[in-house]
Amino acid sequence: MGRGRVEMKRIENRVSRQVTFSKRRKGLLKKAHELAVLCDADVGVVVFSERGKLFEYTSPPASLTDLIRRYEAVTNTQLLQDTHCTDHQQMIEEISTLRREYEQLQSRVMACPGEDLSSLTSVDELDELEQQLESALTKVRARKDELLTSLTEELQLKINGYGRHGAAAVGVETAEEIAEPLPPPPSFAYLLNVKEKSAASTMLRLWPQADDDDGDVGGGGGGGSSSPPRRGLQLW
Amino acid sequence: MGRGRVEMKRIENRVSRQVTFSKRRKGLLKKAHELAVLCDADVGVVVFSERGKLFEYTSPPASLTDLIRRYEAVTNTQLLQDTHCTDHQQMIEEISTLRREYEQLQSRVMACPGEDLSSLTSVDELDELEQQLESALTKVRARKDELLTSLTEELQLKINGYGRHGAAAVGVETAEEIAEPLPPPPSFAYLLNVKEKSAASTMLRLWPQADDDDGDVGGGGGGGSSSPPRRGLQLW
DNA sequence: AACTATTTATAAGA
DNA sequence: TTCTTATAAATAGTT
Repeated sequence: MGRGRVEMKRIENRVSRQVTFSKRRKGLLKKAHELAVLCDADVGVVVFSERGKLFEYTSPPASLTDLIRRYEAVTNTQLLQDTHCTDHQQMIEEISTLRREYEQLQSRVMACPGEDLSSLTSVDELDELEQQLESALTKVRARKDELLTSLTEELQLKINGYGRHGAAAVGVETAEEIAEPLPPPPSFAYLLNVKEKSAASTMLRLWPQADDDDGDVGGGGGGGSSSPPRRGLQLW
Repeated sequence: MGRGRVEMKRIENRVSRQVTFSKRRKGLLKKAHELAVLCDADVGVVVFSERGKLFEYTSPPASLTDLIRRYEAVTNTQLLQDTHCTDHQQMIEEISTLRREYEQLQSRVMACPGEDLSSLTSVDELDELEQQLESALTKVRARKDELLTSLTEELQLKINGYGRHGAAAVGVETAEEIAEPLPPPPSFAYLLNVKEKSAASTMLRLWPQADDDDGDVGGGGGGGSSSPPRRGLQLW
C-alpha cells in the first residue's frame, strides 16, 4: 500500500527497514485492537524489534498473562502452569474455583439445574411452553409450505422449459432430485426467543451438537452419512 | 476499507461479526507475517474468537513459547519461572484439564451457527422437525395433565383434611397458591436430541437468556416495549 | 465464496 | 521523525 508493490522479503536498507517497522508495527497493533473491538475477540500481540525492543498489545479486559494462560490451556502446552506452584493452597483453590465455575456453567447449559419436565410445577409455565411449541410448529409448517410452493413453481418452470427446448439430457432429473434442489444444509439451528415472567429471557434453540469451528463462515460441507442415525425428540 | 466507514464498536449482528472476524483475523495474521519478514522482527499473535477458538501466528524461527519467555525476560514478569514444580504435576494437570474442559463447554454454549429456517431446504428435514415439535408438544401436554391431576388430588386431600382437623392457619392457602405449590423454578431448559441424516447430531433446547441479539428477524412477537415482557417464540 | 466500491495503510518523497 | 500524497491493500456490504 504505497507507491509501488513491495517485495515480501527483508528490507535491506537499514533506514527504510526501521521506518517501515515503525509504521507497520503501529498498523499491526491498530488492526489487533480493531479486531478485538469489532468482533469481541481476545487478541494479544507481541513484537520484538531487531534490537530486541518489545512492543505489545492486549485487548482490554485481558492481560497478556491471561492470554498466555488461555493459550496454554487450549494447546495444553504447559507454559505457565507453574505460576500456581507458589503454594499448594493456591493450587487447591484454583482447582476448586475452576470446578465450581465449570459446574455453574454446566448447570446453566446442560439442563438448567438438572431440570426435567417433572420439575416444571407451574401450569402457567407449561401453558407457556405449550404455546411456544405450537408457535414453532406453525412456523415450521409455514416454511414447509413456502418451500413446497417454490419447489412446485420450479418444477412448473422446468416442465415449461422442457416443452420449449426439449432438452434431453436434463430429462434425467426426477422428482427426487427436485425435492432437494440444493445441497442439503449440513446442519441447522433455530433460535426461539422467549421471555419468562421473571424477566429472565429464555431461548429455545436447535443446534448442531459438536464442535463448530469458528473460522470461516459459509463453509457448507455436505454431510457424509454413515449409519442411519437415530432421530427423535426427547424432553427431560 | 470497505463501503462506508465502520464504527469502532462491537458489531452487533452476529453473522456480520463472525464474517468480519474471519476476514480481519486473516488480515491481522498476514500483517504480522509481513512485519516479521520485511523488518526482521519477531512477532507473535494470539487471537481467541468469541467462542474461545484459538488462532495464532509466530514468526518463523521463533515459537510462541520462545516469545513468551522473551516477553517474560524483558518485562521481568516471572511467568515461567518455576518450571520445575514437578512435585505438583498432578495438580497442574488437573488445572490444565479443567481449564480446557471449561473452554470447550463455553465455546459450545456461547454461540451457534446462526442458521435460520430459510436454510432448511429439504422438505424431509422440515417434516422431521415438525414431528419432533409435535412430539414435544405431546409430552408437555402429558406433563400438564399429570400436574393438573396431582394438583386436583392434593386439593381434594386438603379439603378432606380441613374437614377432619379444621386447621385454621392453613386456611390461608388459596387456589392461587395451590397453583404453584413449590417455589417456581427459576428457569428451565429442554434438550431435544436429534440426529440428522448427515450424522451431525443436533439439539433443540430451551435455555435461559444468553446475549445474542441480532435484531429480530422473525418479526412475529407482539412487540413488548418495557414493562410487560414480550413473550413468544420466534424462529428466524 | 466471489465481487466491487471505498476506506485504509503505507512507500516514497519532502 | 513527521507530513504529504500517490497507490497498493484490506475489507464492508452485496450477491
